[in-house]
Amino acid sequence: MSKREVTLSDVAEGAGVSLAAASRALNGKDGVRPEVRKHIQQIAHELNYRPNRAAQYLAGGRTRVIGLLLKTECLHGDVYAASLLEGFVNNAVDVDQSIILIGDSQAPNVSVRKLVRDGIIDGVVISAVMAGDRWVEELLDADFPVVLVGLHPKRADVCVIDVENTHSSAAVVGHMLDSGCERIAMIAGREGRVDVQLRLVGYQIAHNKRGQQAPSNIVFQGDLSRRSGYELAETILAAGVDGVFCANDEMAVGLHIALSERGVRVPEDISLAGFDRTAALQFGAPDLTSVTQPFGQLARTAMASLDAIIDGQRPPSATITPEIHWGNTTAPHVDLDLAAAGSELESGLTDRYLQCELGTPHDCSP
Amino acid sequence: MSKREVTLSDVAEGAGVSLAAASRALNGKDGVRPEVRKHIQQIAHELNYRPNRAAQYLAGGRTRVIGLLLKTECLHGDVYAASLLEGFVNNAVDVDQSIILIGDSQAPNVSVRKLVRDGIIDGVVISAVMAGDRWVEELLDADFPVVLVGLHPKRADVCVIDVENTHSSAAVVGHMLDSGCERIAMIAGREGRVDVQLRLVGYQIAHNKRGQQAPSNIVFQGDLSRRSGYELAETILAAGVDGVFCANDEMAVGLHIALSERGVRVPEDISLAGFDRTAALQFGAPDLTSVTQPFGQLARTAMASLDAIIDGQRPPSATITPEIHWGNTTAPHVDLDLAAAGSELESGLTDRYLQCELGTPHDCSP
DNA sequence: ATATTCCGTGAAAGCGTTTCCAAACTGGCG
DNA sequence: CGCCAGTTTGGAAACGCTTTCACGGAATAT
Repeated sequence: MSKREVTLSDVAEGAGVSLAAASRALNGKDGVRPEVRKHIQQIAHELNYRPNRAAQYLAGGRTRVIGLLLKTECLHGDVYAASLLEGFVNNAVDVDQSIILIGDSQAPNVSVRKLVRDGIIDGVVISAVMAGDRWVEELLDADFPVVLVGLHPKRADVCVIDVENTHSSAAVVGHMLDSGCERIAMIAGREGRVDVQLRLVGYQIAHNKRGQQAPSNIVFQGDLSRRSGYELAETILAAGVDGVFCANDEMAVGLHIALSERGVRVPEDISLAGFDRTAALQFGAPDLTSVTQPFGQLARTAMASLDAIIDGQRPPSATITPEIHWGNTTAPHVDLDLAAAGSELESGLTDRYLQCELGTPHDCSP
Repeated sequence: MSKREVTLSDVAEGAGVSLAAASRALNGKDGVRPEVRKHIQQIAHELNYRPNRAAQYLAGGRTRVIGLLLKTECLHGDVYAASLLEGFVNNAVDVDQSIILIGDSQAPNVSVRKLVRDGIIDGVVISAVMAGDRWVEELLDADFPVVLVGLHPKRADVCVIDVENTHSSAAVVGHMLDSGCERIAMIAGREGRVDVQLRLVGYQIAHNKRGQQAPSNIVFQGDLSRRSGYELAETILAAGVDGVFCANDEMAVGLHIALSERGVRVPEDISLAGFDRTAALQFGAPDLTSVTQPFGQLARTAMASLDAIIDGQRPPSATITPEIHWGNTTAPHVDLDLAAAGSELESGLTDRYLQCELGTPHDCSP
């Protein structure tokens, strides 16, 4: 930070070795005696040497900067996006990464390409809030390192990091059923978001596991926004349900607002559950029963996978098993073992649902 | 994005000129005939050439990446931080900048230095949510380009971009007084945040301009969080006030929640106003009367100033005059001309207040 | 003893730019 | 027609790093 940065040759000179040796020593490459390496590291430390990323990159390395692509409009209001972002920023330091935020705003698509062309980022993480997967296609076609968080693409060769949607949703809905709900509505998410659609599959599985036909006429289509939950209140109340499972917390909160405006009590009159556990982050929001998105873990896993991809490997997609937070918006619960609940389900059943979840939710009869 | 990037020598070769000429032509330096320049640009465009930022930087230029420093915990829940961030991300593309997000989380202070040492960022924007100004000091001492948004440092040689706090607050409070409020409380922000303290000065000025002594016993200390607004409700109601001006929207929303839980109506029983206009971004929040933070403009100005600083100039601090949104939480208003209102105030008066606002709010009697 | 490996080492070639400098032009003027 | 000032031009060095490659010396094998 002083006038003149400490450079590698300063270190080399200080240690009385050549540039090459210094580079090798500091990068853990072999071809340098342990004692010499030790000495070089010592000098580097004394001099407070930091490699220049730009130079490293230019010499064929990486910048250790990755892009995080999300809809800018999601940054405020959408607590999910902000929390995900927080997960990345919080964990980036540990893995020595820097995060460049890329919005989709003004110049749709142009900024990613620009950054990629600029050569400043090594790879990009695409968040599920980026509904369209044009970016995915383009970046993958260009063979650029990409990891998806939540967003399930049409192509199979992409690394996707996501929370387990199906079984955890089934566990929540199952609990609602077990504790007395007889008619549970669902506010599903946007079509086209496979991850969110899986939560509907979970809703259906929970019913089926209990020998019930999952109702399809009380599955409503939201758009994941708080407003859409709010606006569905009338319809849902008219349907005479005693429980609602929302595909995310935002909609659940919106619905909760609408319900209290109408004097409907939660959970006495109606049970309410959500997904993401983002409501918990907002003071004044209800203590929702909700599947907890482990944002930190998601971010760490995504960065690790992206790191591997940049290294030329092909890490597998990962599914992270979430905790379920049992809030005060559903009837008191008996503790469920989520893992056990999951293993009970024949995977064949899940697959059958997975096939249909790409159609409209309402067609999903088993 | 293809296997091999288009490089400057490709362009030079394609245009039949030397590297030097190509570089000059593309960078608008003179020393190249207009027609040749035109031709080179043409070729560059055809080849879809993008300069490599890392190389540009290494050759003595810039990366056009700047850091945005904020408390990571502020990202969720604190709509102000998210909106500011959004302002930057939205406008970065236009000025060909990239934004690296720097949290203060794990390694306080280490990540900024790291980035700076890495040579990957040209400068940093420090947001007001970074309460401590240790970063400012360190970065400035190291002669690193820094711009502050909202955060007023102790040293005078720093470029600060902020919204006009004092007079706009005075306008809001003045309107409340003019429309019948006789006893207006204020929830002030954290001590140490000069920008927020100026809103208290505005509160006082509004009273003084009307020949009243600004009450000091109903100025309460919040911490800018929604919770702190919520928790002050009891105290404020006990004080028998008919209006409350909050130093930010978060506290106003918290207070609003508490008030409605107690059946106190806004604005019938009590007038309520805030600052930032971030509540407007959240569905279900009250339509607060609030001074609007022009996040986009703030971001653009900050980036422009930082750009100048990186170029070695010394741009002045800037104060942006905000609009005031008259919501439904205060009594109907007569339109005020904010500019006129501001110019009415003798600057001597402001100065007098400015001197004391660095002490505790309660000492500020005129 | 010499011949063969092996390993540690440093010189040097890049990576894609910018920029300095000298060379090669152009034109205008004597 | 020749000379100088002024403008265009391209060669080459520099930025900080990684990496290849050839060299030398030590250790092993013959």
